[in-house]
Amino acid sequence: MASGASPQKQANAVSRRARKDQTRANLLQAALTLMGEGRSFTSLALREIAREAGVAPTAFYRHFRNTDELGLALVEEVGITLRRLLREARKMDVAPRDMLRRSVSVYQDYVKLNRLPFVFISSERSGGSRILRLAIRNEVTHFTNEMAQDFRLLGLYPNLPTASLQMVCSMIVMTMLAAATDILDLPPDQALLEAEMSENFVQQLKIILFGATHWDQDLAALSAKPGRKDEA
Amino acid sequence: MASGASPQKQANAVSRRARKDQTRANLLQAALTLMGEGRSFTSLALREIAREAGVAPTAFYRHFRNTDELGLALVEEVGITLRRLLREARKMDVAPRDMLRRSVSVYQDYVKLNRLPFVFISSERSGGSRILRLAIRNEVTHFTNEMAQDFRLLGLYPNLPTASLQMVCSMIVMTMLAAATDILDLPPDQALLEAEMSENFVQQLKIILFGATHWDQDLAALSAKPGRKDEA
DNA sequence: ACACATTGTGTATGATTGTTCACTGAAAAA
DNA sequence: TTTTTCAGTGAACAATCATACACAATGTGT
Repeated sequence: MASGASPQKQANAVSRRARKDQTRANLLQAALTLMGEGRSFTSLALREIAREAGVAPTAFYRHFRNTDELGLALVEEVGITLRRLLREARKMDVAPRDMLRRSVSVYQDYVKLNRLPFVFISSERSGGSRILRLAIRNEVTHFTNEMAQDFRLLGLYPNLPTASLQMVCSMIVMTMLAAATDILDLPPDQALLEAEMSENFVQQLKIILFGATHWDQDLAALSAKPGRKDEA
Repeated sequence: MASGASPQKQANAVSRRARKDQTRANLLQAALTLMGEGRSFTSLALREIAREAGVAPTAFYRHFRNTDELGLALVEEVGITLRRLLREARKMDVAPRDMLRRSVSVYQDYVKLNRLPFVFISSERSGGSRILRLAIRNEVTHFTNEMAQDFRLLGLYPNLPTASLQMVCSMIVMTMLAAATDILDLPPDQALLEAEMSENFVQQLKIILFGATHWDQDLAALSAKPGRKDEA
């Protein structure tokens, strides 16, 4: 019995801490759920979140000082969701036939599977709370940088300068997030609309990647006169 | 005096109707102002808007059934702002040297000059209220279509199929709106940051327009294997 | 085994919310 | 001139809000 000095310091420390973590998770999930029902974060009331989570309003303060702090915790959570997306993308075979279309399909499934986190990202990325907005943009920037790094490691676009690669990736991410809001607003059982949307999504990415491929070609000529191929 | 049967039907009818229109405008402006201070639309309280507008809460009901209706009126107003932007863009000389950069500069000024409407568009385009979100996306779609039509009339990208032209324009608009949120969040007196942002903006547009110019070239090849220029 | 620490509850309070109602005063219509 | 219309007011209502405090219950460390 009295063998170790302080036994079970973390070994069996599941009960109380785990319960606390659970209600904390419930609070976070409750906030996400409410936003999934078409509410903006800044319109969420503390009592409302607590009610949805099934705890007394005052229990909220055991976990967060105020709703803003909960919002930042939510940002961290969606950051994890984004990182997981990248990890799954890395598992994909590099350059099989029709890879772009397949990536788009995987992404669409991922968004639909993680509906609430993407609703949160979409609506609060340009949303009311400045603190939240900047925090989310920070996560998105990290996501973009990791994507650029993956491109480098995969040997894609080896001729592209790093700064340009980052810019290309930021365009891809911008397109992905724009597509996410479309996916989220898509009424279910509208296969035709969804197919149209996917096709648009694919073509947009094609344009961006086309630009990345021919980066050094004659992009500079565009600022002079777009549309006419001849002329000095 | 008693010359016409019903005189002053519209001639001097400024007093009452004009006053009503004024307080209505005050309510709309009040809502925009509050959102400019970092609040989402769904978090705005009716009494709060009325207070900011300098009228009694009950006066609100003389103009709107509820806050949602005011939101839709706001969407109409920002639609006008977008149309005005297009009208000013049409006044620009076609194809002077460095036109793209100049367009970007004009757009930046326009966003800064119409801060509140763009804050509204940015935050509510993917925001909480579904009704508002769809209404704004509708306005943005109109804006995109008009832009595509202008491209046609100007003879830009004559070889591009209409559907593709619309897609390109939607990418341009997407980029513009993403840039708008950057512009709005930019701290003042940060010329360096602003210049970097502009440069990014310009390059993103270059990529899109480059894709539009070489649309028929070999975009299809991308889906096979991006990055390697050789190989079958 | 026992004292402590901590998570969650219940109650209370003052402020603010949306909405109703009867009203006022001045512009418009007669 | 007289009457009507109507934008805006102010008081009242029940509901909800954020937050504070004392308290209960229970796992944890000694």
